[in-house]
Amino acid sequence: MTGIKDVATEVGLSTATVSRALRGQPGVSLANRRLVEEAATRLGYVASRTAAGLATGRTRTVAVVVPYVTRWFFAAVIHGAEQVLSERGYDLMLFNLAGSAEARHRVLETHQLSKRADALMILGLQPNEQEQQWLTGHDACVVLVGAHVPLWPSVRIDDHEVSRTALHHLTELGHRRIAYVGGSPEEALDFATPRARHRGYLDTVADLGLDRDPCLDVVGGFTVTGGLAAGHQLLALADRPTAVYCASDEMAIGVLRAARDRGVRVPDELSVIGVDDHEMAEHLDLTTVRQPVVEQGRTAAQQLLGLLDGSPSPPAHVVLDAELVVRGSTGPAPA
Amino acid sequence: MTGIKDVATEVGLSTATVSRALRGQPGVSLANRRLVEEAATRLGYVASRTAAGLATGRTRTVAVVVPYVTRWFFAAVIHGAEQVLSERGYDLMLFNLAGSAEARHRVLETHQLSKRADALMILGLQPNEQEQQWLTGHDACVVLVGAHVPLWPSVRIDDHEVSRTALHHLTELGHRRIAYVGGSPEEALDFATPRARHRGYLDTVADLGLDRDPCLDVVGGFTVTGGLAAGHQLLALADRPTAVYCASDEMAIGVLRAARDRGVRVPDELSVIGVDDHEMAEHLDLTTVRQPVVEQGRTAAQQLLGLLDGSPSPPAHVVLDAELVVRGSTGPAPA
DNA sequence: TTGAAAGCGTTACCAC
DNA sequence: GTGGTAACGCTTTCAA
Repeated sequence: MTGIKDVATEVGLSTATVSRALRGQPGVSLANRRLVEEAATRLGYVASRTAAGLATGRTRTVAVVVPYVTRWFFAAVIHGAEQVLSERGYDLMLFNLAGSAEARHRVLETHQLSKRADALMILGLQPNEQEQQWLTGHDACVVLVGAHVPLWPSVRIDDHEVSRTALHHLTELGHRRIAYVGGSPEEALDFATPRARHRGYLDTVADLGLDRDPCLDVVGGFTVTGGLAAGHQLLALADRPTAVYCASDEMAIGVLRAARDRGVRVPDELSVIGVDDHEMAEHLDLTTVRQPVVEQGRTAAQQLLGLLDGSPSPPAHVVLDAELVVRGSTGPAPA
Repeated sequence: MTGIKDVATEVGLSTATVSRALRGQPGVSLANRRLVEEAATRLGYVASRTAAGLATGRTRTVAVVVPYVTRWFFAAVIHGAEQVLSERGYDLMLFNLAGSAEARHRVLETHQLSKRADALMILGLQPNEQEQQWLTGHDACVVLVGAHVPLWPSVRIDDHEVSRTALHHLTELGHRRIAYVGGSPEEALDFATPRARHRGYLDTVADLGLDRDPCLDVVGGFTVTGGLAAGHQLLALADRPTAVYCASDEMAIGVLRAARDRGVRVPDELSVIGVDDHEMAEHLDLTTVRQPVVEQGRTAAQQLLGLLDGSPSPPAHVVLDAELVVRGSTGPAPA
């Protein structure tokens, strides 16, 4: 493995100069700079991150903590983050909680992370008081996606508003009896999003004076399978809803399938709306509230880089816009 | 940040003993070992990976190179790999090519990786001669998922056989005119899988003496949208196929939609089969050839750990089984 | 503009 | 069993 010394002897300069030259620092003559660069590429030299990290105290690595890598939304956020991080020469270290509270604890409340990464990007999770304290005890910068605490910058959409948008679309179509399919309160991990969307549903139902029936408020676990079960539950009701608002497209897809299973026509007998604009939504003709996904990852990464560059600005809380996308799964309420 | 010295002074021992104790190495009295462990957790000490890396020459990090994080298959493989790596105390560094040949070059043909990770796990890609040479020039261990070269261990399914399985299922149902929807030869990245599945299709068509018509061999780009276009293309044919074999479930879902768009009944008028058993396949009632996905990630990670532990066994080429899952999208050929 | 040398926080070798 | 101490491969300070 060729080291900085090899380059130095090759060009007959000191390692100090080589180091400076290679990192574009001032104080190297143009001639020597060129010389060093040429030699470095010729020898295939790349500075050891480990050694550089020890010397500088910075790892040029960002830790990304994700509840489930396999969920489309999170994968897309990672994709966005990776784009801007790699562009700026940062590595991305992935910590997948896979839905485990134990893993969450291990990752978030151990000094591990702060010694491995310069910054921490947390997706979807709502850090509790204890976690916040723990993480601030260390020097790493933190950015949140899909959650919000005053302490750190964040990127998200207005989930309360998302629910409002969805429900307004349905009421404009004449629906009054609208069900909600969301997460469950006793999730292993604490997510901000399901709570906010649920609140938004309840508030809007109250505001618009819609049918208020606990039977219409069911759990779908943010998966297709969960949505399927929820759909069956709702469609088995004596007094069926005419529309279902699902807090995610995956669950909406499950509800669509439940409707198909039972021969309930969509949208004639039942309207279904989701959230996300999952890649499948278009193909299943699902009306949804689209959120910018990759963009959230990109924005969060940019915030992180801003912090790392030492911009001493107060934590920015970016709220991106979500947008109603009307497709064929919603229609006028049956007479 | 508390360092090893802090722990050492705390317990009145040398850093050498503390280091040994904390890593479970022999040569520390039981009493002192306990003492050190207690002090370390009390002080919240965790060894700096950077420093340890410099000293040992090993980073305890595995680089995972993935063509597209957002594709369900790759995300699931990552999930599997992460499970076993984190269990063994390894970090996972993610390199997402996002379909870019430039990124592939940058990642695979730079000394970058070998200085950052102990091992390299490459998903989906077929390393060419040059890349193989480049990577062997460095010390990192390499494992492939979904591809095969003699040089390194690999985990995959038999893609040729997958095609055979799918086509046999269709011919048993009486189909003779079977279309293929696959990748395109001029992909930016070189994948092993599409090639093998295509070969399998061609070979099986020949073996079974099925209709051989270039019009039936179309490109779907491994996306739903691509599959949709491919489906329309096939269904517009004067002499339509009675069945379509898609090299991925995503494309099959696109074909299903094309059929729906055109009022072609599935499976009465058209049978559709995919590969993967994508999470959506069940919900769309899609017949498919299921491959173990998370399992491939887990297996690959285990191979990697084996190599890192220095087991000098020859490269193992694990081929996992794929299995036909019959659902409602395939049926008897129309008379 | 350049170089010598002192860190950076561990691990590992070698004495004791 | 234990403790000095020399690496590890860079970056950075300080002098020249």
